Amino acid sequence: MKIATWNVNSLKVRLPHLLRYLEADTAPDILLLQELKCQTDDVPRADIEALGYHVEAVGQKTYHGVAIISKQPISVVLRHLPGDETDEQARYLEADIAGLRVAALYLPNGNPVETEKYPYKLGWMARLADRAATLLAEDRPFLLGGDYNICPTDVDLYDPVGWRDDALVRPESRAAFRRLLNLGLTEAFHALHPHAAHVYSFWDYQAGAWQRDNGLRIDHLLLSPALADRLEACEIDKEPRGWERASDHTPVWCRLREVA
DNA sequence: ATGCCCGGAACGTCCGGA
Repeated sequence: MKIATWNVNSLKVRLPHLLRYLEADTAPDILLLQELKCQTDDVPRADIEALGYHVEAVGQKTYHGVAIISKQPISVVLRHLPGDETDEQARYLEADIAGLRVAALYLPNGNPVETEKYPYKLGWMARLADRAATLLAEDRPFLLGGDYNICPTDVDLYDPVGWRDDALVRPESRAAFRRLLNLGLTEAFHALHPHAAHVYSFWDYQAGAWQRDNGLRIDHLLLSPALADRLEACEIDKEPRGWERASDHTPVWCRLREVA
């Protein structure tokens, strides 16, 4: 079972890339998408279904939007992260697939930190921790994957000093991410590559960041204990970031051992 | 310095069809 996450930065613009990714013989069984930047009804589901995948999405006009694409049927559990009924941003989709609970999430960026955007980010992370605690208490195998907009440590970005005060790096942001892990979740890439440094999943469009490898590692796959026991591989696939008219993010994937 | 690039929305212009 291969599960991937990819912030496509506009599903409409990136549809050819998505189809190319899904057509490859290395295609994932489950793909979590972020930043659809389109309404739910405008998701090009027929193009995706034609490749043998199921699609579920929660979108909105212009901003955000997440989706789950799967070879096996998807049973949606939640279309919003619980804990704030006034939050209408399309950032969370949780579903059951083949006995597995999976969530696609697009965690708020949080910049600029002196605005209400930063407390919104931290509040969203607290709600995510509450949700993870609930899933852990239910003792079910689950994966929370997506664009976390968090560089967990200083080796996860090219210029820690320059970015010190950024919402992706600040101590409060990292502490909130650690609280999530400390509930008992395993960040897949770090678990299998504990000494990896300067391996990224995002490169800004500006200032030749991709060419200079000035990146950030902000896309993560978090596993429940039962799934962490099944983790056999996790990699960042840099290839799609090099394609023409690429997203600024590239896919991160993991492979889970099949259970007997 | 705070843009650099890119996307969408809105708008403007051009083009093809009627």
